[in-house]
Order: sequence, then C-alpha cells, then structure tokens
Amino acid sequence: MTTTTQQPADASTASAAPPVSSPRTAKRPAIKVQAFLAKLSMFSEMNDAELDRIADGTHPVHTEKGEAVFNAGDPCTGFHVVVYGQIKLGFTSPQGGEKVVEIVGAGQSFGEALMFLERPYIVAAHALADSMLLHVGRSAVFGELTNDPAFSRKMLSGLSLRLHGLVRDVEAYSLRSSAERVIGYLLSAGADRADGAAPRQEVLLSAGKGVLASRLNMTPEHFSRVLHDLSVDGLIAVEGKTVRIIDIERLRNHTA
Amino acid sequence: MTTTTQQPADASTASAAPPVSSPRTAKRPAIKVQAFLAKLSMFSEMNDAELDRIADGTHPVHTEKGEAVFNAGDPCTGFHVVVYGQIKLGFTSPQGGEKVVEIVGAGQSFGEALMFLERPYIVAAHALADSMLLHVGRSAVFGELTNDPAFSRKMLSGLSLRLHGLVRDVEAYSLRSSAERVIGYLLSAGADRADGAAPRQEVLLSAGKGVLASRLNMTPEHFSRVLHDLSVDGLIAVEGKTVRIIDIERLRNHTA
DNA sequence: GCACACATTTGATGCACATCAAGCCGGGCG
DNA sequence: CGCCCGGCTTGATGTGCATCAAATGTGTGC
Repeated sequence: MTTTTQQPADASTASAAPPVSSPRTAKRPAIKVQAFLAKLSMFSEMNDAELDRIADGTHPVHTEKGEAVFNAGDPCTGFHVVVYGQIKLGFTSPQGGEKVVEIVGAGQSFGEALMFLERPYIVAAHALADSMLLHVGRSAVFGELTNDPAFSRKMLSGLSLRLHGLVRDVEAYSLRSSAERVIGYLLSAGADRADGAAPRQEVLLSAGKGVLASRLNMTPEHFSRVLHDLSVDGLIAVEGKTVRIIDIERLRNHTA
Repeated sequence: MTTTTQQPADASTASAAPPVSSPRTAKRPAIKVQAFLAKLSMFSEMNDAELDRIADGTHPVHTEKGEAVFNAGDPCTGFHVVVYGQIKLGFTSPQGGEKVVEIVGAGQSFGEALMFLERPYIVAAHALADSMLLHVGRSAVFGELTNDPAFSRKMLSGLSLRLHGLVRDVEAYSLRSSAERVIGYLLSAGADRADGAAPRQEVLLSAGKGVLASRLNMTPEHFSRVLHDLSVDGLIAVEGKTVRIIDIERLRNHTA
C-alpha cells in the first residue's frame, strides 16, 4: 500500500465493494462519477466546475477477473482509478516469469507517471477480481493542471508518495531476507487501519498467496514455507486467507 | 541514469567539471546561479524574475569525497542539484550492509520527492568525489509552483521519469540475472551519449566498481567475476575503469 | 454432492550468488 | 625508491532461495 495513492476513508474498508446499481443505462449517471472522484484525495479540493470537466474526461472500464486492463507496450492515454475490485500491476519476462509490482485496490489509482511521460506502459495490469475502473483522460488532467495549482500539488504529492514507496520496496528487496519481507508485509497490513492504538491482530491477506509472494519477490512455495516456519515458532497462526498475529513483539524483532 | 532528471547538453559530458572560480568571496556570484539553473530542464522555461526568486532560495553546499550531504532520518528542507562532482544515494542496513540506489552526477537533482512529502530522508547521500551542490529550499519551489503551471509540469515530468526508472530497476532486480544487469548497465551507459547512430564502443565506468556493484545489487566480488566471464567470452575487454564493448550484438542476446 | 480445475502445501534437489580469506596491483607519500 | 593502503581480483566454501515434482486442500459449476 505504500506506493499507491491513499484512499479516502470509506473506500478503504475493503478491496471490493459491490457494484453500484446503474439505474438508467442509457446515459452514464454523471453525478455518481463526480461524487466518486471528489472522495479521492487527488481531487478533493476541486470545485464543481473542475470536477465536471474531469468527469467529462473519464470513461468507465469494466474488467473481469483474469482479464487485462492493458499490456506492456500499449500506449498510455490517461490514468486509471479503481472504483471497485482489485488490479495487479506486473512485468512478464520473456522466459515466462512474472513479477507483481503493485496490487491496487478500490479508491487507488495507477498509471499517472506514464501519462505524464507520454510513453507506452512498461507493466501490464490484470484484474484479480471483477473490477470497475475509471479511465481519466490525459487532456482533462492537463487542462486542470494549468489553472489549478492545488491540483498540481496533489499530483506531485501522489507521485512522490509512490516514489517513496518504491524506494522502500527496493530497500526491502535489496537488504532484507524473504522472511523479513513477509513480516514487514504482515505488520504493515495489520497496521493499515490503526484506528485504535494497537495494530490489528488479524490480517486478511489482500490477495492470493501466489500473487502476494510475487509482490514480495519470492516463489509461492517459499512464501508458504516462511508462513509455516513463523507458525511453528508461534509468532503467527495461518487460517486460510487470514493470519492471526500471536506475538507481535517477537515478530518485529525476528531475524533469520 | 534512468531514475534521475536528465541533464542539459553541456553539463552531461562528464560527471565532474572543474570548480568554477569564485572571484569575490564576500557575496555569492548570483548571476552564476541563475545561469546554472536555467540550463536544467526543470527550470528551463522560467523567466528572469522566477529564476531570481528560485536562486534566492538556494544556497551552495560543498562536500568532500566521502563526506555525507545528509543521512537517513535527517529532515528534508528542499532538494539538491549537483553542480559538479558525484553523489551516491544509498541505504545502510543495521547489519552493516549498504545498497546504493542511485548515482547522481553534474546537472542532476535528487530529493524532490521527500521535499513534497515533507518527510525525513530515508536514504543517505555521500559524495563520491569532491562536489558542489545547490540546495533549493522548499518554500522557493512551492512559491513558484503556485503561479507557474509550466514549472509544475516540469516537476511532474521529472518525478515521473524517476518513478519510471525505479520501476525499471525493480524489474531488473526481480527477473534479470546479475550478468544481465551488468550488460544492461554497460549498454545503457554506452548508449548514453548516442550523438551518432551507433552506441559507443568504449564505456567509462561512472564510479568505482564496488559502488557500481551495489547499484546493480551484487557484491564487488561477483561483479568482478561477471566482468571476467564476459571478457573470456570475448564480448568485452576491461582496462581499468574503461570497458571496451567488442561484440555488442552478442552482448545484447546474452543469457546466463 | 460430486467432480474438476486450481491454489496451496510439502519434499527433494540444484544453482546463483554471498561470504570468507588470501593474494595482487596501482598509486600516493614519506 | 620502497612502503603501505584501498580497490580489485581470485579461489574455496556456504546458503538462501528457486526449481521440479507430487500430494493435498479448496472452491465452483453442474
């Protein structure tokens, strides 16, 4: 979650919200789009006229589980925001390997950097669940940038946050062991929604273990073994997709 | 070079230019600063008044070889531009290991993202050679951002470019072998200054081999061995800090 | 409720790269 | 000129993690 724009409070609860009903299919329910966009921190300071113009530059994209939103090499004409569902961004090596760079959930966005660079995508985006996205066209964004410094600032913050997250990832890949990466993920996923003081004891894995393993730069097999080892040591307990953190203190200090 | 703002034509020639003479030390030679900034793509479209305001927000920083510009945890009050010299950005793990994230040369800048986030640094910056930097204060930048959309655009491009470079790094670390990373570095370093059609045959290593090795996520020993193996295969010839590329075609197709 | 496909686990083995430990080599300085 | 010191190389050995292979769960559609 570190590398993607943080989501507004209500969209953050889960990775997937049920599809909103589309009452009259003939015309896109414009109000809904503006309302959704307004909740994103990126657009949160916009007035109605601005939001209308941005909304005009969007179009909805539905993607079923397993389908691609775009592939590496495709031209980039804007960026995407996840309305509901879950998207994975990843590379595919010619030799068949895959590396998941980021997992993007509801309320988060991706593809801004390529939009600014006006270059084709270097990663592919695939839906991990049936998803709905909003595609925000480049020209709409550029139009608002020229006359809304606050929006520019938000975009700069968003990109900076992502850069920061990626640098942290590089650090983790470079000088942390795989077990440490797993622990880091569990702790940050648990701390995610720290309303209260203490981080949560129960962590729901945000995606399939294979996908998470790739995100953490390891094989599914190894990921499974690490989880097993941590269980044996009494630090966590794994029950399907939920991990109960038993001894958070020892988990933090764990090295090996 | 992929992850840092590209430099203007004349500053790009080498990583280190001889120090400019400072004729009257009493007052900073203001003209020089504006002239230097104007050559950076980031500020290239600014008018004189803007450049003056930015220049007012800068102060020079001299750092001798081996010294730190800042350390992880230090507060970030702006970003840095390299006037001459060479800076390495890197993590230090508590266990003593180091990972170089980026090597920054003359005309390049670093630290913008942290400036926007108003967070302390997560990497340290050390001089690889006696260097002079300009520190550009946050408030000067923010001031211009509010009334210069073109500048905002430049900043967004710069950050996007760096993000793009980091993503490419992550790809390389994740699904390329160390030999492939070395080859990639040699090719891109050789292609750097592709005035003519063909990339250069002679590559001057931009830093000590130990530093490069860390940048490429490997040990100096292993880096040395990879270079040796490529030499034995007749793909390159290593002479001190210069590498002659003998068979660029085979180098490109090399796998193992 | 069964069956099939797919995700996850478990085990055996292999390899890429790190680590440890000497040698080597150039170059700055007394 | 020779000494020493830091950067680089070379060799021997170790290990974290991948790979390959198979068994076991788990969910989903019929």
